[in-house]
Amino acid sequence: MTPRQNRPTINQVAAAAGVTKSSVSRAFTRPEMLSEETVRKIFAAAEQLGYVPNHTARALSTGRHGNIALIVPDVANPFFPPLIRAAQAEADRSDYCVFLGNSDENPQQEDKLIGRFTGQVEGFVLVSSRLSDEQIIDHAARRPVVLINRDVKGIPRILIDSATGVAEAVAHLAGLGHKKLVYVGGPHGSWSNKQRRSAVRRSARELGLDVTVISNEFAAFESGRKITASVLATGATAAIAFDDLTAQGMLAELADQGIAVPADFAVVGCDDVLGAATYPSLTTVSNRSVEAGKAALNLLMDILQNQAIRDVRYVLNTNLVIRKTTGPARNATSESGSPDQSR
Amino acid sequence: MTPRQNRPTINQVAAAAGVTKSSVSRAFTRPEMLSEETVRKIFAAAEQLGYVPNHTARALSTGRHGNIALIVPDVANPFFPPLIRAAQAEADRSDYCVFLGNSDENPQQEDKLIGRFTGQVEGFVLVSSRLSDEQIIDHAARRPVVLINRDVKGIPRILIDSATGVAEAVAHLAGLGHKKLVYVGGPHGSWSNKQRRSAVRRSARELGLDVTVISNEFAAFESGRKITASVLATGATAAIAFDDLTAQGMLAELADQGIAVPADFAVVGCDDVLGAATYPSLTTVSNRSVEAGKAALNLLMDILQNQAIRDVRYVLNTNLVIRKTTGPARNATSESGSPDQSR
DNA sequence: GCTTGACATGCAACCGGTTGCATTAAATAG
DNA sequence: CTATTTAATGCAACCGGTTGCATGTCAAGC
Repeated sequence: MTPRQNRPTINQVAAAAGVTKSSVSRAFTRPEMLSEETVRKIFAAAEQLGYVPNHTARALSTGRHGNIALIVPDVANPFFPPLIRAAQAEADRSDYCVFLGNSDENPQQEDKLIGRFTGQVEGFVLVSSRLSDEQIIDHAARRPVVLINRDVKGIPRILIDSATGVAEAVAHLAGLGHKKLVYVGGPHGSWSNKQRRSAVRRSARELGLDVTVISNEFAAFESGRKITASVLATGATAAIAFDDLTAQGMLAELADQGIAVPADFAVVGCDDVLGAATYPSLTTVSNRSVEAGKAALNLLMDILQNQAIRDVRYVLNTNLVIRKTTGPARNATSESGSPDQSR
Repeated sequence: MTPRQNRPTINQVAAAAGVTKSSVSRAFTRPEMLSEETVRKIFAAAEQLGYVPNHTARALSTGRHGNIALIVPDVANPFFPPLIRAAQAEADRSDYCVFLGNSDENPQQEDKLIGRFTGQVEGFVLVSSRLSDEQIIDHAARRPVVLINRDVKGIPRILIDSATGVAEAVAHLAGLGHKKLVYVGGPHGSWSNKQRRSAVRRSARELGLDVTVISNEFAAFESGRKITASVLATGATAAIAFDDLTAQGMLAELADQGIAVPADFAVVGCDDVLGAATYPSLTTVSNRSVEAGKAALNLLMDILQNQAIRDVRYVLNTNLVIRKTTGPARNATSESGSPDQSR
């Protein structure tokens, strides 16, 4: 019934090498304690038997599992995979294994996952956590936790500040002669959406641009298509979308309607999840999810080493990535130019 | 130095409940062995102390960890996240935790990951494994392994048969009057690539079409762009690409060169990872990665239960999803039509 | 009323390592 | 040449559970 492997144990190696298991253990963990001769003997025996230390047993006696957990709201959202990949790679460098959890944007699910993982991991990285501050603080009291895109005081966190990039986008559009623009929003509860929306408003005010905000609960290609009519109805010449998927939907709809981008209308995305893979390639705000994932893991490793859990708040600024969906405003030869025919 | 939690142990619960640890253990694993009274006492004590069984200790004595590992070539490739998500969800239903491994398309890395995971997992799901058959068989001898998109005799496997969809694609193009087409390949080691390539060849032969195969090691947007020149150079009027990303890159390049799709050139992708999110929306072969992920996990759970490792080979058929990048061949009014000018 | 079970619980070994302390042998000091 | 240190290894307890077998209890069977 027991699905145990009959892998050789430390005792068998000890017997084969003519030493006790303490020595075998030491040969693998602190070889400098043993004579070179003995270490050699033990390694030879281990090699010959195909011995590999039992991770579980080791974890039991040391309390160190060499695992961490990474929890994201939705693996399938293109924003996360590069982050996951980076975190993975970084964990790998320290010989850590990573558990992946998918919360489905659901706080209860997230809590349940954390419960399942606790006890086999040394620490957590929670990405865009949907838990309450209290829950996060609570978990952080048991195990080291690092947050990404969640700003809870006292918990080490990495924040991607899209406001800087969005501000650049507005300035970029202003420089191209656009006078009136639209911000196409994203999910209601989203911290990023709030951050972006207010960044657009602030910058527009400073630069004397006119902004219309259009709500659009679902950030996705199809909803981007559908919202396009309302966007055009505002008479704006440019739009900044909550994310790249929305922007991409808009591009498709504009193309269908024979509106040339960027000649007739400019579009800016956010998060750069599509790379240059739209046509025309999308001007967007950089995402720094790769750095965020990497930084979160380094921070966690650091905390696991130094015990001293510091209140780190690490902000990654973003910037505008100018590609081909933005250009001079229609009927606006920058400063001078011909009279505006559209009014 | 030991980062151990001072969580209550089974002994403390035992003391508090006035029983031995055996009984506490049984209360949690086989409560029907104990009197209701005792179970109640133990649960009360456990509750009061906040006791949670130690996963590691349990795993050590039972050899059952409640973990499985999922290894993919590249998390960031849009083909995988939905599969990962589905597998996750399925594992979750059985209270299993999943380790995620990213092999970076590298057999050595994959091997290393498997090594790291073995010993803490009960089984593996290897997706599009880049290991040799021998290596896979070797690992499968130690731990249950389920493969996705890899056909190794004797190892339980889930295969997404893109051949059916690709055959439909060729027929579709033939029906539209295309006479000469190109297959733009994918990674060398990829089983899917071989499968698709031979499906294209076979169908084309049956339908009397002319096919050129162009190799293209890296399946990605940029490489799709770059390969386009060679594709056009063949004089073909349609191309089937190894995957959607490649196809998308080709679309962008074609657009840049002023070649209209589908009027001047038809493009078919594979895997349907982009949905309708290209412009024009891409005709492609459906992917069944979600079902594959789910099926693989169910199969693995099954194997873990029934021990009897069966030689399962589960094939998921695909079909063509016709969108807007395919249309009548240039200069080919179906059957009749004007003489072919290009020769 | 004594035997026979069935049921509930305890005992102790075991899973496979790690580690503080004791022991022994060899090296250095006096 | 003996006393003291130092280096290498062994001993045994421990990590926190699980589980086969022994023990004890109480009720039913004869």
